[in-house]
Amino acid sequence: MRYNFKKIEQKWQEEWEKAGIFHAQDFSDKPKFYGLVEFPYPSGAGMHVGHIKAYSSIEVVARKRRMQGYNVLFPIGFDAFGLPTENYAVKTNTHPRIITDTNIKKFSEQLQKVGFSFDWTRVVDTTDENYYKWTQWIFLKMFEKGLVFRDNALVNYCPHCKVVLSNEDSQGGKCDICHSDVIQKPKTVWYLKITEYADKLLSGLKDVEYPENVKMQQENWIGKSTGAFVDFTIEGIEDKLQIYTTRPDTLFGVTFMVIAPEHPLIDKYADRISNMDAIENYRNECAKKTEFERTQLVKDKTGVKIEGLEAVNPLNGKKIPVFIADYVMMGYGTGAIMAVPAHDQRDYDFAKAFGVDIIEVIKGGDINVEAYTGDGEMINSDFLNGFTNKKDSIAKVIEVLTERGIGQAGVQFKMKDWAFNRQRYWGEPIPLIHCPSCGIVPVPYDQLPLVLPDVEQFEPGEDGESPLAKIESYVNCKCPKCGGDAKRETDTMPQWAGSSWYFLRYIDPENDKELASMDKLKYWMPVDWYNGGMEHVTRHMIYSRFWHHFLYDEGIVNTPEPYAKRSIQGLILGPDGDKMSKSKGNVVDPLDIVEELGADTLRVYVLFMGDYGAATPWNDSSVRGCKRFLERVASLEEIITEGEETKSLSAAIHKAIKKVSSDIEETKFNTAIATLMTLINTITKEGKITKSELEIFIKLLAPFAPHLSEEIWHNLGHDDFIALAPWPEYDEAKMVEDTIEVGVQVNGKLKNTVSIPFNGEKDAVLAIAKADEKVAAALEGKNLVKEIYVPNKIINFVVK
RNA sequence: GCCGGCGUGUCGGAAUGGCAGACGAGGCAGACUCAAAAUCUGUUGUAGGCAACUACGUGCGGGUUCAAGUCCCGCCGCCGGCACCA
Repeated sequence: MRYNFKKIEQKWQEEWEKAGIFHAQDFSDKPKFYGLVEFPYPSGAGMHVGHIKAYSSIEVVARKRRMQGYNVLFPIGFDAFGLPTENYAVKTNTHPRIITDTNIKKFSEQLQKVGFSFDWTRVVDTTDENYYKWTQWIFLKMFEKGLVFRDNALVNYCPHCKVVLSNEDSQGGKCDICHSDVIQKPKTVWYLKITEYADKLLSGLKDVEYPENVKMQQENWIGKSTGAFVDFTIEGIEDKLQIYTTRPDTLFGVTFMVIAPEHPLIDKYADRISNMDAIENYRNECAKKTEFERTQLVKDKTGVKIEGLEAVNPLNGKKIPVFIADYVMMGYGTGAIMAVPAHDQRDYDFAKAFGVDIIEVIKGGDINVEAYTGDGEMINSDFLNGFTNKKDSIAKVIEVLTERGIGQAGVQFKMKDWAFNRQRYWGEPIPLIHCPSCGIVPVPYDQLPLVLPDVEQFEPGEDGESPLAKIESYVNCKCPKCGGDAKRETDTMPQWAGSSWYFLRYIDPENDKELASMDKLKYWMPVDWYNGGMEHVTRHMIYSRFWHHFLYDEGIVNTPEPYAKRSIQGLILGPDGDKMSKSKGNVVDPLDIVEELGADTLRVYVLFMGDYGAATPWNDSSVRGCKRFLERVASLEEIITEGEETKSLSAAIHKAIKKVSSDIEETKFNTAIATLMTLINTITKEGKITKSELEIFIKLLAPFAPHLSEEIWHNLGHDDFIALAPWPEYDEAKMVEDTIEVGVQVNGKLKNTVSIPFNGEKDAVLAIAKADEKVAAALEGKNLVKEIYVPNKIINFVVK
């Protein structure tokens, strides 16, 4: 058969669509499989080869599952709210709705040309009001449960995009969208209390199958630490100064206290402080420092001693000075620390710079040189003296602190609450109302969706004001509670809102009564396998797990964890080995490949190019290698034989069934395809293949190159679809060959290979090996000490 | 600093402790062709040798083992995450 990929691909895409074979069946008796890929942001640039690689993994699994008799849900949708569309809208003065619709259409056509077996009847668009109605609904549920709060805080603000950013969107002090420097700006913003779910997000990781590094990243991000809260008294003041420490065992080594520049204690007792001027100066300097300065100048400890406030060590009554310094953050712990310079390097550096005492309480280091953070015998520590184990001393001191009512065990998380707002147009309106007499009042559930008003101008307001604030007809409303004049919240939700629950909507996309019916959720959830990028591990993955845990607690979904299994695809780099980018001109357009070499070739190549999880450069000639492979497959029909199967080819085929089947499950797509290539080399050498053997071969290939496989399947006389044909089973008995080649070593060095009977007896096999000329020569005149035979693997003679 | 991961030909990459380099690309040689492309065949870790063959070879140095890319100890280098987190 001549390989006319264009004709074949178009034909089968139409046939599949006509037959609707990829539509998931709710409540089917078959076992279910829910495969999920991260839905795309429909940018104007269209699809990237990265999308193809990201979707191809679950695509292969989904196709295999259908052949294995599963009822498969493999949906697709569009995460369409967000800045790029809005920026483009501003630039071209086109409504983002129009841009979004155009882009979604383009993406859909492109995806269909690659032949992905998505269920196109369940497409979800986060910007559709029937979708974001439920995003708003979940938000109101959270509001109802006290998980939404407003706080005047220092926020990450991007002066270029004019928006407040979450910590996740401003990692490294750079705006995630435009990469300019983020500044700290005071603003009253909305937060979601994700920290309330920190423990659940952490412990939930035990019940899911994520790659180790993914779990590790989430654990780091959540950043749980265990320690103790301790109350220090301040001379002459009622208020206690509470600190958090992971090393309460070093309490007797405390020689000073440090509080964050923003700590409220300062303003509260300003009248007792004699050097307020110096302190104000220092605070102003700190506020001016950028994130960059704050992290780059780590070594130089700065601070000011607070004259007029003196703390008392609650265990020994010693009076100690209190400083403000910016190496203590208001956002972590209590914003105050006890400083133990002998056993903490930062405190040590500070003590050296400010001439504070250093008291050693753990033996083992040299505190004249640096802080000692290791284990050792406790000294200078009253009831702790003589303890040698950190764990024991911590337990003891917490016991004493608790007894005396001056402290208790506690935990802290690095994870911050989620700044849940954008001062932009193209996002879900936050359904809250500011009433002068009732305060914050939620929009009643029956008034959802709160629809984004139509506007002419999409520019963000100056100073972080939302464009919605300019629309009086939107802003002015009646309070749902008292009926008086009130104003709507004008911030919109962040990009990550819509994607935090989209996988639930695929299950019941048309439901206008609930976000999805419990019966359907119970049938489909959890997602069996979710593939996506590493960049979403600490944002989208954490956020959506948080929402899902919340919905579980509310009885709206049936599982605490949304994703049973997660895999990660590595980047496709440009042919030059650099990250693909327009400016470098090294971008490969997947549609060009589909046009020139075909969708099947593209699909095979992105999975064959390397380890699925690793970043791999694109290589044009390797792509053509995949095309050559498919051309050879297309020509197999010419060597079909009516004759008997040969035992060696049959063994190769059954080994391939086993290998391809397991490789797909382990995301080892590259070796699965290599196995098929090896097999076709074997077939070509054999020069003939039976019809039933060829059927097995193309079934194994079908998930990777579905169009070509479908075409050959029909040429072989089938009227049904190979996409639904049963996946081949391997037969261990048929994998056995009469003879097998094994290496023969002498003292671990390979001398030759010999052909031995499969599973041969030790004595017989060793006799064959010894009879080999080269082996015999190597053994000649030597004293044979040991003979090792690992069946079907290796023979090793140890000689002296 | 803490936590992970990785290091194999010219390149992408294979190898449940058991023949290192599967498979693909690239190179070289040949066939076909007026020629080129495409296709097909052979060959391709390094060094020495006409050859049979020999020695060496998975970042470096040790170790365990009949046998180490794989396990252990100590380094070096690269990548990723967290980070003045108390």
